[in-house]
Amino acid sequence: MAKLNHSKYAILGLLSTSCNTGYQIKQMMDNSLNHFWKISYGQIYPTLKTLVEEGLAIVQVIPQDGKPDKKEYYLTSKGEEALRVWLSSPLEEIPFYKSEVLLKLFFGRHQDDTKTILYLKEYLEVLHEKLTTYLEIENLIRTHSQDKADAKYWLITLDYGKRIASTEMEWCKDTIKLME
Amino acid sequence: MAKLNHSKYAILGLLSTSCNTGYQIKQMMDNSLNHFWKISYGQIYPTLKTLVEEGLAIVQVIPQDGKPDKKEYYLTSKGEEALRVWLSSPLEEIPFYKSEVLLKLFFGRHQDDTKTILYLKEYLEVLHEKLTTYLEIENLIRTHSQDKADAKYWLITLDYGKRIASTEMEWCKDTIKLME
DNA sequence: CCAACCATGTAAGACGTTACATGATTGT
DNA sequence: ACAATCATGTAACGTCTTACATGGTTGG
Repeated sequence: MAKLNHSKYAILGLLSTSCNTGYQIKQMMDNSLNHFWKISYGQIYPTLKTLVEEGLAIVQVIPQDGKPDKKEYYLTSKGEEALRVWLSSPLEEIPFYKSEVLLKLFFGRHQDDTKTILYLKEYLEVLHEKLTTYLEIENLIRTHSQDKADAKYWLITLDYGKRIASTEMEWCKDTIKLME
Repeated sequence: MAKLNHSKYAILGLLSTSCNTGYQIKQMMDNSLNHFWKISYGQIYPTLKTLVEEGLAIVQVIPQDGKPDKKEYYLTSKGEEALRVWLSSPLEEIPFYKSEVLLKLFFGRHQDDTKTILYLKEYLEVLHEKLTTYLEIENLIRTHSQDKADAKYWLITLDYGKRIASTEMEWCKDTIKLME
């Protein structure tokens, strides 16, 4: 089987929510999928084009003045089918976590612990902001999309993000204590 | 400042441990850095070459029969300095987690929960094996490298891996319960 | 007045994997 | 016999980011 391009399916999936333009897809990615998937405009726009070429989506051009024409994309039934096939296909990639923080820590003996502690504290702040953002998004979903069929699944991925961020914060604090 | 290539520094760093061949670097990556960094041979061998060209390492060719010549690489003082500079330079990349599992879960409403539960269970097993591997490595370090200056830092990154894997397992179990 | 938001898109290049090529030795 | 381990390397390809190009509207 040809290699699956998961980002293509991420975009296909977002078209099934109320995201219908490249811009909206990017927004959603940055706000709600950011803790487990990322995509740049450089990938989104070309992918939307191929999605149409493959008959998985259709475009509707909406003229605007002052701004570039808005292009709204909608899944075709073939597109919906492709999404379901991808969803039910077996997991291929083991989730992967990539961390410059841990990489630098691993080689920590070449550096003063005081410096290492500094970037652990920096990271701790980043984590704190992350967690705050998750809680805000959670509130948004609970108040505005409670009824949506998607909400249940979105809250589950958020729950994941919250738990991981909390665990990371504890590890940071304990590691800082250990090194001081 | 030119963009930093962290994988280059990962290799540079590993040369400062007792990993001196491309093969050993790959082993170490797969065993001990696997939960926060990954590199393939296709990157390792060319990078080792450029490291020598840049004067950050030297090679020593050791003829072997039956096998290709073994090439042992050693950091130069310029290489050690480069490693320290990189270590003390500010964090650039926010750690990133990429997960096909969560991506598929996010679009869960297009699929039967029974199928979703199946891949959560599959993932739970993967996590269990991961955790077991971490515990084995921890024992190895505690028994064989306790005295090494590196051990302290290695155990800290391992601790991170263990905590995250445990948290993920709990999330998996709770999510399965929730969906059943 | 300036920043942020809206809105699309491309080209160049960085980063990383996979498949291929080669082949002896050691353990089961 | 067969798989795994040791050991190096390249070419093709896939994936993804960055920088650039364009420019009006809205809110502080």
